[in-house]
Amino acid sequence: MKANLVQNEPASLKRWAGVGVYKRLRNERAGKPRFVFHDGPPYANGSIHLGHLMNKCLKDFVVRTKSMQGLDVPYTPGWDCHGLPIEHKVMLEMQEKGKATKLATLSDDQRKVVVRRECQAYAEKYVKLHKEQMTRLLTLADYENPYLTMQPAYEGATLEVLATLLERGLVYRQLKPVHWSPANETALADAELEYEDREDPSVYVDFEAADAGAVYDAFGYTAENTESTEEEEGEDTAASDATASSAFKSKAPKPGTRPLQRPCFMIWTTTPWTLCANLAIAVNPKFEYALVWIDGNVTVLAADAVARVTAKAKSEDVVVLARATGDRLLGLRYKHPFVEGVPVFPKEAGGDPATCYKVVGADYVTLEDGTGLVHTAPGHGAEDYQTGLREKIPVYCPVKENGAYDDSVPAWLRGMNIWEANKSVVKHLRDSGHMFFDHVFTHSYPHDWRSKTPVIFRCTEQWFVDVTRGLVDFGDSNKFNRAESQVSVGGPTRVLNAGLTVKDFALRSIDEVKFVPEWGRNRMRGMLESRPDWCISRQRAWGLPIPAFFLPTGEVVMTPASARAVSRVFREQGSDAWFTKDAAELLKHYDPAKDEALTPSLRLSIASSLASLRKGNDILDVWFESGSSWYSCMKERGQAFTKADHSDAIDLYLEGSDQHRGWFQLSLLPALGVIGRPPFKTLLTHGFMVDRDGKKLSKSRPDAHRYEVDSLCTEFGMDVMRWWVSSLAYENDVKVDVELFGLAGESYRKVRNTLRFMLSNLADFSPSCDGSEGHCVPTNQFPPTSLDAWVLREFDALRDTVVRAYNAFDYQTAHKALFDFCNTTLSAEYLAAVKDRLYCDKEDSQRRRRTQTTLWDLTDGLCRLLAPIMCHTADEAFRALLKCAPDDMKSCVHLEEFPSPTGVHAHVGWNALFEAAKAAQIELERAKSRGIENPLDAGVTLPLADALRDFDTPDGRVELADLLGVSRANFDASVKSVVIQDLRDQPRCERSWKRDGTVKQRTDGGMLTDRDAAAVGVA
RNA sequence: GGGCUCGUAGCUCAGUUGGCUAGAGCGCACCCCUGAUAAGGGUGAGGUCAGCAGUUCGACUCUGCUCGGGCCCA
Repeated sequence: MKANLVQNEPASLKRWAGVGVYKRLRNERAGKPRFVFHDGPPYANGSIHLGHLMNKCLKDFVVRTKSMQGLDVPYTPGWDCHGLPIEHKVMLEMQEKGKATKLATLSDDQRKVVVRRECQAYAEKYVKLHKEQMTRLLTLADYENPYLTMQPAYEGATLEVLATLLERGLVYRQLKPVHWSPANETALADAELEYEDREDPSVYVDFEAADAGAVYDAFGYTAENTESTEEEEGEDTAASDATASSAFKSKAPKPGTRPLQRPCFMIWTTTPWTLCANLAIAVNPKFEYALVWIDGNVTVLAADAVARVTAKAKSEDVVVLARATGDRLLGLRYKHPFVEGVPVFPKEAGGDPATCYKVVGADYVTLEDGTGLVHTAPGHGAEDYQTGLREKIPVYCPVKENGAYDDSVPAWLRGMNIWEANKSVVKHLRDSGHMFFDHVFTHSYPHDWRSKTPVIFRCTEQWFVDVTRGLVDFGDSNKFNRAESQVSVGGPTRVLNAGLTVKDFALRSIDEVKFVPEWGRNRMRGMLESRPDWCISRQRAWGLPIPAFFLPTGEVVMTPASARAVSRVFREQGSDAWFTKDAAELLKHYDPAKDEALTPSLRLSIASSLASLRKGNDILDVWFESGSSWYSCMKERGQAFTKADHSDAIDLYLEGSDQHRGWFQLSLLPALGVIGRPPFKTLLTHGFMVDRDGKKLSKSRPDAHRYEVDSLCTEFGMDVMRWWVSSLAYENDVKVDVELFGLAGESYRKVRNTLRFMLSNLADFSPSCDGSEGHCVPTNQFPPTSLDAWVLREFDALRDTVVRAYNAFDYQTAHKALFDFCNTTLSAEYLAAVKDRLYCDKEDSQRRRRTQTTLWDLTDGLCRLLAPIMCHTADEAFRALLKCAPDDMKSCVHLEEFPSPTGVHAHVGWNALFEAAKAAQIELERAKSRGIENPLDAGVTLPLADALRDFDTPDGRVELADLLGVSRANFDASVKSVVIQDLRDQPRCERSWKRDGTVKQRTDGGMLTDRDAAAVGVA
């Protein structure tokens, strides 16, 4: 057994490939209870990094530990292949290669097909690279048969999930503001956003009231108290100021006097470009608002915002004239600062144009920022949109896909890019006197994670999964486990048909899921509570098309049956068919005449001409694809999800804690919609890698190359890295540093050296218990007071600890127990004690063979317990133990199971003996100052406690002497504490170096103890 | 700004329902061994338990705030 992991690990890999470990395990475990673990698909790009390494090693620990408990543990690795990151990269590459211009000459479908071919090749390349790298991590998985989200069968299955959700009425299409990337011209998922600081204009804008009188009425003025024109010069107010002996003369009208000015509503925004889509101002009905005189203007502001806003603008003459609660302001109308009349809204905007430009109520209005009056553009904000729906305000979005205005805006803005428009709008507002105050404002703002450009809220027609509104209903013609769904959802404790939204359902269902660590439950609950409907459509080429068709009239057709029909085509031909086939071919398995989801008129018009249908341009959010993997991968491969008690759900998902919002949640939602239950039983999360200062790992760190998988394998060996991963408190952040790998290497070597020492002492030993063939001493013949019985009892305890820790996914505890056992129990205690008998007892003596039997059991057991973690080293040691020839393909520790307890009985006095030995050790240390530096120069006498009486035999005294490393030991009831004898004047055995009192000159002239003389056969 | 989470010796971590002088391993220092030797054994020195305040007879443990990280959001 050699140390060189760098050379030998690849040899192990080759051997395992030859053995076909994964396949053989499947065969041998067939029919055993299953443990089903489902791999979350990493994205198929880049090289795998430390984050992958920890994730994949932890997963491998699960697979191997469960497998070594005799369970059947199938494990299918997967990759997430579609999506913007690959498409983005491919587009850049095509541009660099000058293919972009050629692309532009193609039709839309042709262009997408070309791009998709490139994307597929790209994804395949990285899947292959990842497979190789993950294999190099020594992980055990069905790498020959992985799941890829771009496989035709996977694509078809994913559309079946969509079809079932359609059946449940949980999918809808609607104009709605979504995060939109103008740079990539697509809607973005929450997960595709990054928040970065950005500078924007912060503007306080005055919107003139349409009816001044109504505003003054709202603030309690009466018409009689209107300020007279003469008074405007301020004679009265000047007088009152004088009486107040103020140096400053406010020009504000005196209290109760109604000013002549037309009042304004002051709003605040950091997106001036959205002002042309402003259709309402929102106030909080509960807040107090003030009518304020500010340097000659009369403005409405939240009372609590007056000081802050006017101080910021350095206003001089600020007087609160009157106050009113927000509900008094509702319905007041205003004039848009630069849009004349009402814009011409497109049909799909809906709403009633007559509702525009008035003050509405909204409880999300706060006083932390701004003026307490919120600029509301239903086409450009989530909350604005909700308010708009309630108030029947049109959903108006004058911004095109590319971030430029359309023609519905004032002429001076038409065609302008919105970021440019920010400046123009600010200038326009200043010039027209509507700008109260503006400044540059730095805030955290969402950016497109690929292009790193800012995103906007933009209203577009998108597909949604209904999480928050429609009720889950399993009473319909569900094609998938219909009966079982009803069983599982209709029971007395789980009333799912009684008006639960998917979100409510999700919140309830996570109570049935086990979370490791437990706080994951709260975290996920919090995330679910704030979850909006799920926008599942994207406007790109590289993805799974949403099988929607449009009639020439603009009506959309996507029914459960039509989606299933397309699904069949995708299963047969892959989703490229969407771009290469026409509607009639894609719907060849579809009979609209029999589709009850269609209205009778639609049934007729579609049946008459399938060819007139236009294919939709949307693809699915990649999260929908990976979130369907419980079905598209696991159901496809035999996971049933049919038992009412959920015992056939997937046992475990294990990912980083970011997946509470990502894959875990987005797997839960479709599964609840389709099968009415979570797809998983346990969710286990790990933390993230941070640097030695606890900061986020930077990809640009100067020593980044040392953290690449290849160089880690070369520098440390994978078994060391795996040993390191097993040592981590992975549920929290994990500090990473090359130095730490070095330390893991040190402790790895300790374990390896222990195994190596034991193996080297088994060279002349055959394990068979058949007296003629092998040398085993049956363990039931072990004296309870022997070191061998003691160490096997310790090993049984270790086995329990380790297996229990493995079952709890607590690899750190297993790691620590294994290390402590090798380092302390074996290396410092047992092995140090039995060295003498291994070296000096007669080769075939009962005592030596008994110890070798023990060594064999220990080595075998340790190899098995270590196998899930250091899978190369354990297998190498295991094969060395069995004295396997290099070409032996049969023996492999990874086909074995954990050891059974040895059940050896050890004397109850061992603990007391160790206590006594500890005291002796201290005395021996003290004796060094008296010149007894080598323990073999010492003898020890221990007080004879009752618990130790059974050890007071010739054999027992030798066990004690060997444990202490001294030449002789004995017990004496008459001494109170440890006594050390100086034996330096006694003869020393030249073979065993012991001064045990039997040393004398033998017939061959050598100085030997009785034992050694017998061993070499002299008298 | 919000939700969840972490902060114990130089390093990695334990510390059970609040209760003896806060533990382990590594590393370090010193010593032994030289038949596990690019090994092995022994001994020892290291901590205002992030900070502040509170509850309590008693707080590393409970509560609040502050500081510094992480993930996910806004």
